[in-house]
Amino acid sequence: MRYWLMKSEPDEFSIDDLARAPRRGSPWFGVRNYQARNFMRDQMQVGDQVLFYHSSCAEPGIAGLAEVCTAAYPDETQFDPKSKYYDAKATRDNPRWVNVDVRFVGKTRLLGLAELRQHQELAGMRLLARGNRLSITPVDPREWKFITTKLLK
DNA sequence: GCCAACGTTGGC
DNA sequence: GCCAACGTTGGC
Repeated sequence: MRYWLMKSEPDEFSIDDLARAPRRGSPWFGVRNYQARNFMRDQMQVGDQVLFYHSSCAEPGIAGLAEVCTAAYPDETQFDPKSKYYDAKATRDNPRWVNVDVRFVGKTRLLGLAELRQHQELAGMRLLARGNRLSITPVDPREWKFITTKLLK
């Protein structure tokens, strides 16, 4: 089992939106970066645990916990000309983008970026690396444990 | 709105 | 395959 951090703009899809979504989960659609796609396609498994991160907002930070509940499958929005995630080069026979489904586990207090940066234990987090923009990043099990048991308890 | 950092595109 | 130009991300 692996651990991940997944970014979402709360104006688009927040932890509260996930909490209101069906228990079977919601598709994490719209990823259009190959590295992030490959994480979903090649490494994510049902049961993987997720830190749900709010980005591009007034208070960026970890806002809740979620769980991967499907394997990766083609992202429907790539086929929809009306979607902002439409990709003209993707076809049903040869899809380019995938998503997994993610299910709500719980809300947490807002654990902000500045606070995350204060902890030596988290200095290696991909999220905190200079210039990082990846919307999906792996989380080390020790980092997961530190965050969930020490910072969020 | 600014801008650093990074990813993608496309001409050559 | 190089690399300049352009686009996007995302914190501030």
